[in-house]
Amino acid sequence: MPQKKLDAFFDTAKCTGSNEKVVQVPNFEKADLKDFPPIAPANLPPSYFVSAAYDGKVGKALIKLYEPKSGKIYFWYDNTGHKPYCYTNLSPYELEKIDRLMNHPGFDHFEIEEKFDPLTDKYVTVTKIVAKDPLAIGGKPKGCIRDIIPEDSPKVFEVPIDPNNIKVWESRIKYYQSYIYDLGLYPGMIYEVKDGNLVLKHVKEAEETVQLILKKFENAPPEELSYIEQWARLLEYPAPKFRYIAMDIEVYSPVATRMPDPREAAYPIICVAFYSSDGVKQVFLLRRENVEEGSEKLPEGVEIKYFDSENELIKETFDFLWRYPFVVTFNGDDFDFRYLAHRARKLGFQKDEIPIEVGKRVCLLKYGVHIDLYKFFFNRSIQVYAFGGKYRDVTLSDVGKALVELEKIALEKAISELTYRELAKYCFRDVEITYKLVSFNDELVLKLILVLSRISSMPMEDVSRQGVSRWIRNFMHREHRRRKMLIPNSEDILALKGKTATKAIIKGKKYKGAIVVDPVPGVHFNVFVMDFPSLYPSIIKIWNLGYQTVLCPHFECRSNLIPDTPHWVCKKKRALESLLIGALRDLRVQWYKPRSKDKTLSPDMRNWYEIIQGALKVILNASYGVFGSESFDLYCPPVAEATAAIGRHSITQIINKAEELGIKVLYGDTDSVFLKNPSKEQIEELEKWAEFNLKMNIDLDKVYRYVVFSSRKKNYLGVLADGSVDVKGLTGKKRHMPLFIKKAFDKLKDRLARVKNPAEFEEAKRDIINMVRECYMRLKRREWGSLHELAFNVVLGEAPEHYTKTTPQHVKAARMLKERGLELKAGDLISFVKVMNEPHVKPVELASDHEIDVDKYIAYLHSTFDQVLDALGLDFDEVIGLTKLERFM
DNA sequence: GCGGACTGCTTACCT
DNA sequence: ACAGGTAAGCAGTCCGCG
Repeated sequence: MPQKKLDAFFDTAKCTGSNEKVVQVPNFEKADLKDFPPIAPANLPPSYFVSAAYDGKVGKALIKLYEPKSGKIYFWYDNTGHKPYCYTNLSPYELEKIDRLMNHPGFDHFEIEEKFDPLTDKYVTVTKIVAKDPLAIGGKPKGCIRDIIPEDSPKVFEVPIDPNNIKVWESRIKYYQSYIYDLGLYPGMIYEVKDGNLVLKHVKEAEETVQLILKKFENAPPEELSYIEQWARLLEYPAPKFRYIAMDIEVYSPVATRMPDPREAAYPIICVAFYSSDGVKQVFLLRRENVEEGSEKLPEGVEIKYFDSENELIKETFDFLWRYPFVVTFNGDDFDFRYLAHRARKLGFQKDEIPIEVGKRVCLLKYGVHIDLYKFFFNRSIQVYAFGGKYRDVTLSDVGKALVELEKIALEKAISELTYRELAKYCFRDVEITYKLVSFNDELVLKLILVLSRISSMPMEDVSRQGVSRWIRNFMHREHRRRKMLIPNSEDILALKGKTATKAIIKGKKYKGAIVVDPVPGVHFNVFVMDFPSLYPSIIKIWNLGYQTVLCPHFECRSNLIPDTPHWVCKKKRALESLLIGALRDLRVQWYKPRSKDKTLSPDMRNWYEIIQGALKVILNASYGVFGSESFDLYCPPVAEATAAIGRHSITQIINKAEELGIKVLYGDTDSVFLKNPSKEQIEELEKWAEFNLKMNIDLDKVYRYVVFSSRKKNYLGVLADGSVDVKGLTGKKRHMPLFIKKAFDKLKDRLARVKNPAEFEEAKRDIINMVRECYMRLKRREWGSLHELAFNVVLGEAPEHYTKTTPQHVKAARMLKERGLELKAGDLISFVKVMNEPHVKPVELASDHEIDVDKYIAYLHSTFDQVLDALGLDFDEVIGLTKLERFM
């Protein structure tokens, strides 16, 4: 949906990107607790479903609606009498004998229900145990209904029942999720309240686009089409203009290197900064003794307010948190919000004066939605697939630098020693980065979260904090409920479908994965890379893979074997995974990807489509892996194994066919093949063959002017037509390598980029020889500028004391730092250099030039360059001018 | 007591 | 808390060596 149309629909502020700000007069009225909760009026204009919760005080599900015109949140409480429940295969007659159940204060009543059991492919009659509140089903570890049933039933019946046959289903689903599924609600979508009822808003333009999409897919079977329609509607509906505020706090600490513990909240909050989408740029400072004003200049428009009392400072901070529909922090769950809440309690605030709901791992807001960017950017799938690995460390500074070109202010003093203005400037910069991480690229982050919320049927808070396996689980759950299917227990899937049958190449892995073809070493010109777009999701769709269909119970299907495995797949019924993931894949490949690149569309519209296709990419990339992950609720190893096996089958077939057509295959990995100088006809032939025989498309991904292969897999350098260079897996680009070597490697890369044809290679080779020599001589002459140029940068996988099997070098360095009182934990980056004396490593900070072990660095230079030099027919030792004899010595 | 062959551990990368 | 496959370097172990 184009932004223009969105604005017309909502008549909201113009939304053209982060540079053009719509400045409104901030609304500084004090939050009034009497207005809480903000119950939706009987008729509420179009609003976005942004969050859901269970309100224990009222005993009802609660939906938070964001009304973009007023920029306010409204609460809508359930008016259907929906209650929490779980299922069991025991009859009410049997259940009535369980005293602890019947006497449970939360027990309400039984209902009999027909459900479809996907594991047995049969309809079953189950008892729905309805409770008065969600805690009764699965609250405390002891004494809740889901535990009472398996614990007590064997004791209760005269005829003993096999405890393995006592089943409880769906008792671990969060109540508000259950509510969302049962009422057919779609988080992230637009609703109105009409006469007190929650009604989905119909947006004409979006519906028209949905029809357009359906037309594009008119040849798909009806079953697939209905899923395409469902997804398309969720994805085409517009996004609002968000009203949000970013917040950051600083706390006094007597020990400079130590972060104050948010649970103790022992020290005063000395600074709080805000930055909002409607023009607030505010810093609160606490007056303290012996602190100087300072003369630092703050960015324009920043207002500073001093407080003599911490209580007042916190109260005004809370005023913001009671008023904004979206509050953004960086690590607010574990620090800012937790500290604020505990500190406020300590200073005498009443619970209902505090706008924060403190949980075990999260801190939510009573009024609006708290987005903790740290959690969101930490998500590996988001990091890798949504942001293309642009940031590496999940710190405010690194993410800020990579995405919005803003870094934290480096401090030379401890926080507690800063002047007021230094502190204000520092804190404001943090909040500015936090704000911009949300505002950049037309509020991409919030829109991405909104889209993911729609796909997964999860509140925005949850979707921004949880991993991709939860997102996939939840849309699967939604579909089970919609189709009145029993959601199977993980252990039942595993027991029935069993483990895997293939042997992994890597020790300790569960099954065999993808194929990597040995590359043909050397330099190859005019290389075509062809691949299967979204290979694994395609396989899941085409081969009808899912936990129900792989190793299904039907005898007739047993002949429908999956290549290279003993598994078979169902011929009678479509798997949910196949339909849901298949539809998402088709939409991404055939609609969203092309649309995001379509120059005839407005930039706003392309941007929106880019966000959607990015969200789909994240989900699709994980959609196969989750089935092989024990933490996934529908864990089913044979499904993952079958997917990988068919992948191997597909690439092998393509390679065979290519060779049959007389095309030289240079390399291949998982879903791609590198073809040497193929003709147009050969390519067309191959495409047609794949389409007809594998029922899969194979696409031309890119054409390299030339590629350099060594004999190593997952290692190559390719130069594209425009002179840009792809470097894959080569040591010279790995992040732990010293800058000195990386720079040398980059020069090599730049030189190679300029080579256009085989003739130009000779000249390039001479230049490369000189480059390598020069680099070698600089090391020999010990000319490297700063020691940091020589530092290896390796991440600690665990806390330094946690390594028991071996002590890798970076751990040795880390321990040396630890002895000097530095706190180090998993995830920290250790910078160390190689030195002459035992133990041959030293943290950069502790090392000096003269102790550097130059030969070690030359060895690294050697191995780094070898990966490319081999292929060029050059030899490192000869290049640096060593004779064969010298080398021997 | 020492060096070489070997395995295992660890990190970073590819798809 | 998505998967498996590959490269590289180092730590640690075992064995032979009269």
